[in-house]
Order: sequence, then C-alpha cells, then structure tokens
Amino acid sequence: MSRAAIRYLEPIEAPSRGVAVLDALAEMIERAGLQVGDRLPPEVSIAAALGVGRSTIREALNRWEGLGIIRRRRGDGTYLTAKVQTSQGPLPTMIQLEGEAILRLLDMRRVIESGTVRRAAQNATLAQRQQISRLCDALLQIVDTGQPYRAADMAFHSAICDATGNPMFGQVLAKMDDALERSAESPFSVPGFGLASFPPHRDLANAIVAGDPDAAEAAINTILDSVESEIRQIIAPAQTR
Amino acid sequence: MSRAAIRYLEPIEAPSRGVAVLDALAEMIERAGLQVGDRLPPEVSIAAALGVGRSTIREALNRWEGLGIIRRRRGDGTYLTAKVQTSQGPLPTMIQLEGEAILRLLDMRRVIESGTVRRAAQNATLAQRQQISRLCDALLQIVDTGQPYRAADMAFHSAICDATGNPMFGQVLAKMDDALERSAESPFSVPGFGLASFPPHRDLANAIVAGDPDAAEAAINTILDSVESEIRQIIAPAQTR
DNA sequence: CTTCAGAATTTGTCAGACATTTGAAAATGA
DNA sequence: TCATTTTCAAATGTCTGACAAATTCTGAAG
Repeated sequence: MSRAAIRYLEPIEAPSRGVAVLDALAEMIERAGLQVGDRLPPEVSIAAALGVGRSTIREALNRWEGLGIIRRRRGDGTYLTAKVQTSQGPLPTMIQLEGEAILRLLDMRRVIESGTVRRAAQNATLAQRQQISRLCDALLQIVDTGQPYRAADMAFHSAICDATGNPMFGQVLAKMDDALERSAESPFSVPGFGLASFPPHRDLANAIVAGDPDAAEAAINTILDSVESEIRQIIAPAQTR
Repeated sequence: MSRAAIRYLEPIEAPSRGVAVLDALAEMIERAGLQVGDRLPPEVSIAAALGVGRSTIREALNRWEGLGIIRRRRGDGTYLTAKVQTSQGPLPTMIQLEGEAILRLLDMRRVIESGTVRRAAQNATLAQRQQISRLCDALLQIVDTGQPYRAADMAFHSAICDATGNPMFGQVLAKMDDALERSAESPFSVPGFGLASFPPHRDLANAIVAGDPDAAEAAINTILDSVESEIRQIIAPAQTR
C-alpha cells in the first residue's frame, strides 16, 4: 500500500516550497523503500502531510514527470518510473536527481551514437572519409595546444552525422547536446572536461575511414565510457565508499 | 514588448491540454521570433489567449523550467533561456513526415529499438520478464483472432521500455510512434498493416526472458525489416521514380 | 538630476470546486 | 457458481478566485 509511505512526510517551512517539496518527496521515497513501479501516495495526501497546497505538489511533480522520474495516470495514480537515489548525504537531493537524468540521457546518446558511427562507417563516401580524417587531425591538434575545442569537436561529429546519409541522426544528436549543455550542472562548464576522451577519437576516425562498423562502435563506446565516468565524478563526489 | 507575442496564440480544444499548451507556446515563440533572453507574455495573458486556466499554463511552464528552457523570476516575468525544442523530449517533434522521411524515421527507430531491447534483456527483473512474456501471449492471441491489436502492441513494447530501467527510451519511442501516426501517409491507417511482423514477436519476448541481448536485437531487426518492407510498398507507388 | 515612496505588474501559493478517468466492489443475470 | 454489467469511490486534470511576495515602473519631492 502506498498509503503507508506518507508517514515519512513532515511539514516543511523553508522558503521557496517548490524545491523543498521535491527534497521531502525524495526522502520519503527512500525511507519508505519505494521501488520502480510502486505507486506514490495521492496528491491530496502528500499535500496534507507536508502542509502545502495541492498546486504546489503538482508543480513539483510536473518537473519530475518532465525528467521521466514519475508517470501519472489520470484516475489511477502516480507511479515511480526511475530509481531515486538520495545518497543519504548533505547533498541537495534535487541536484542528485538531475544528475541521474543526465546519465540516462547519456545512455540514450550512447545508443544513437552507436548507430550513427556504424552507418557512417558503411555509407560514407570517399570525400566524406577524407573530411572526417582531416577534421579529426584538426581537433586533436587544437586539444593538444589547449585551445577551446568545443567548435572543432562539433564539426568532427557533425561530419560523421552527415556521412550516415540520414540527417535525422545529426538533428537528434544536436538536440541531446543542447539538453546536456543547458542542464543545471552542465558538465561542459567544468574546466578540462572531456580531455580524457580525445585520444580514442583517432581510433574512431580510423575505423570510419576503414569502413569497419564494429571498430567504430567500439571506439565510440570507449569515448562515451570516459565521458560517463567523468560525469559520475562530478555529480557524486561524496561517494567515498 | 512581449505583449505583441500573444496575438500568435489561439484557443485550444484538444484533450489533454497539458501537451497542447506546450505545442501552442512553442509555435508562438517561433512565430513571434522570440530569442534567448526575451521575456514571455505573462501567465494570465497566455491563459486568457489560449482559453485555459492559469494552473494549466503554470504546469506546462514548470516542465520547461525543469528542463532549463525557461527561467522565471517572481515579480518580474518568465524569460527564455534556451532555444525551444518543441515538446519536452530530447527528440524534436517531427510534425509532418512523408515519403522518405518515414523511412529515415524508421532507421532512427531501429537504432533506438536495438538499444532498448538489449538493455531490457540485460536489466529486466524476473517480474518484468514474466510480464513481457504474458503481454506477448495476449498480443499474439489478439492478432490471431483478428481484433484491433494497437493497444496490446503498445502495452507489449511499453513493458519492454519499462524493463530498460531508463524511462527516456519509452518517451522517445512513444514520440516516434506519435509522429508516425500523425503522419500524412500514416502506415497505421492501412488495414492489415504490420501483420507480418507479429510472428517474430515471440522470438523477441523469448530472447528478453532468456536475457540474450544479441538474440533480442536480431529479433527486433527482423520485425523492423518486415515493417520497413511494408512501408516501402505503401509509399513506393506514389513515387514512380 | 537624484532619491525615495507608492502604484502597477508578475510570479508563487493556497483553497475549493467540478470534470474525467480508472479500478474494483457490488449487483445482476444465466 | 460463474460471467457480465452497473455502480461507486478514488485519483488526477482543470478552472476560478484570491492573496502574498517580489520586482519594476512612475512620479513627486529634494
């Protein structure tokens, strides 16, 4: 029964209830041991337990729904669709949740990027392969000299997307890039972010030029592995365990 | 003046106002030419122009705020902090698809679906595997008896998405489904569409239950192959190239 | 021209009400 | 007894109205 979970809620008094509500909810979910698929207490109960209006609860839950953390079904209830890890520390739970959303986005990106490089390795024209190799050289040189690499990186990956023959890959990856950059704790704002991921770029370019889809997929996975580990370090610095 | 922008809003009547409001807002922002940093019209004006309550507007804006698209300042207004990607997901709303665009979307879908079933085969819990197997049985029986299979098919794939542990896969695939259905030449409006793709569904369910990612990917590719060939037959006559 | 008080505007929150949908218990029928 | 239909309680979706709080604009006083 989801009813039992509401006893883990205490009235809140902090200013800016919006974020406070999310913190209280995250704590409740953890302490009540709610799992993915479980139903949350109804909005009216949550509102009553926290001593706030239902509108406030709904506004908070809307944000979570946008992030894919919960799913609501009219006439039924609200269900948990993703794991909520508060990490039990002094870290603001809200930040933590956004971090999990970033990791999910990156996982999504890994899938699309795998398909992209495979198709690029198979479908690229000779001119496109030369262009990719050239842009990779330019990118690595810029990184070596310590200059801002963002533009060159995007040009490199953009060329790969063009080589797939399906412009949708480029559009979708650009959207996901935007979403990452605009995130609350954008990894791109961290100085030196992503440097470890550049050496494998040479492997990726070589694999595409050689027309080897498996090697290209392996290379992009290596790149994304290092990016993911860097992001994990950013969003979970207190996980000393 | 942000006031001028509200004339691009027209009353909406679709069911489920929440998403309709976001679409209307995105269209307004585009048509009014609002840039990053510009102020949106006040909530009351938007609500009045759309003919909905302010609560509905606020719920929609809250999702955007959670995604970092807008920033709100109490007593001041709401400002655009990022280029609007219509609707909330990482995928753009591909409003009108026709001809080759459908095939490109299907190729995109093949990539995402491959990643989805692989993750489902690896991460699904025992209960989720049983649920998937059960839903597959129900789906095949419905198809055999000639009943409308759309709902059962969506339930089956939805269960697979849930099993990935990453709700974004479900969101993205649902959005692609919507795009296909809304398409000018929607394959779903063709009677008997997709029937050939159902026998391999059993293989897909078995592979996920057995936890075999490679077999699951092979099965989903077989399914999508038959769907693609059917779509080609539908759209090919119109393109007597 | 500068400064400051107050009005106007805008978002944040609350309360109550009704609509719509869902799920399950209860009633009905064979 | 079992299957089907009806009814009803519960939950989310939406609207209205109101007030609080913060910001910006306005205008008068110095």
